[in-house]
Amino acid sequence: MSFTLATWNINSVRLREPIVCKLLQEEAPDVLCLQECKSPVELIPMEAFAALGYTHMVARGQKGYNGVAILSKLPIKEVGAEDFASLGHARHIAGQLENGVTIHNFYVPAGGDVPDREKNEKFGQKLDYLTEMRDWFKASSPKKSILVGDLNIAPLEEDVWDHKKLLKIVSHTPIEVEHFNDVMAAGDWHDVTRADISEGKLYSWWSYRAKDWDAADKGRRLDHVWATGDIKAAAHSSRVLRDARGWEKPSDHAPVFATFDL
DNA sequence: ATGGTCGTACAACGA
Repeated sequence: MSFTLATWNINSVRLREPIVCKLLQEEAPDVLCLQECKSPVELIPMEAFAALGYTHMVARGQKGYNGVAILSKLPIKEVGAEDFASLGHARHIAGQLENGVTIHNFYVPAGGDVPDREKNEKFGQKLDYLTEMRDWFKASSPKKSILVGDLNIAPLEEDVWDHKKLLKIVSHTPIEVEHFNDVMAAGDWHDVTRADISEGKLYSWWSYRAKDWDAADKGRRLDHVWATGDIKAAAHSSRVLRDARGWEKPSDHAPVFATFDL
């Protein structure tokens, strides 16, 4: 069995219903993981997605902020939703497909502007969130699992437009990358995207503030697809749909895809 | 060094 999965920070699922439908129609992933839905679950426009064949959904939501959802053509059952760092935020949902594969969908806290937990509570919350992810995966030893989402960290030099300029910018600081790598090691997670596309700059996010995001190309790879060691060899055909950043009323993130033969 | 743009929801706040 083969299935294609995509992850996309949509920055309001209700405002961007048209481009979610565009993606589902044109790219037709079997599973689409969304972050920053900014909507209570009951107000997610499920009927529009169901009409395109995405009749299954697991989700967590809250009014105005955060929110994660997994839309699927394949049956999926919810197998958990954690509140790491006890923030009371809708930042995680886990679902399981009928082939036994578990999908974790995460929206990790952005962490504010100042990379110092003494001066910026949000930065501390981000690090604490990652530490609790690490401990949770260490304790649960995930198998046959995929982890996707907006992790709000670009770990590699080639994941940002200028490594040296971004070393003190939240999302690319050494302490964040260390926490990121600790989560990976604790769960036996492997970076599917970089296994497929090992060379060169690769981004999934471009700020709204740039005059011309495409020409300036000051991007970061904040959105990730990971797999546990037992299924990492099944992954292939990773790509970032950069075009979607230029669609009508775009999200500031582009979708990241991977296919699994299992 | 600063300011630049979005979404939510109607004033800031978060990103």
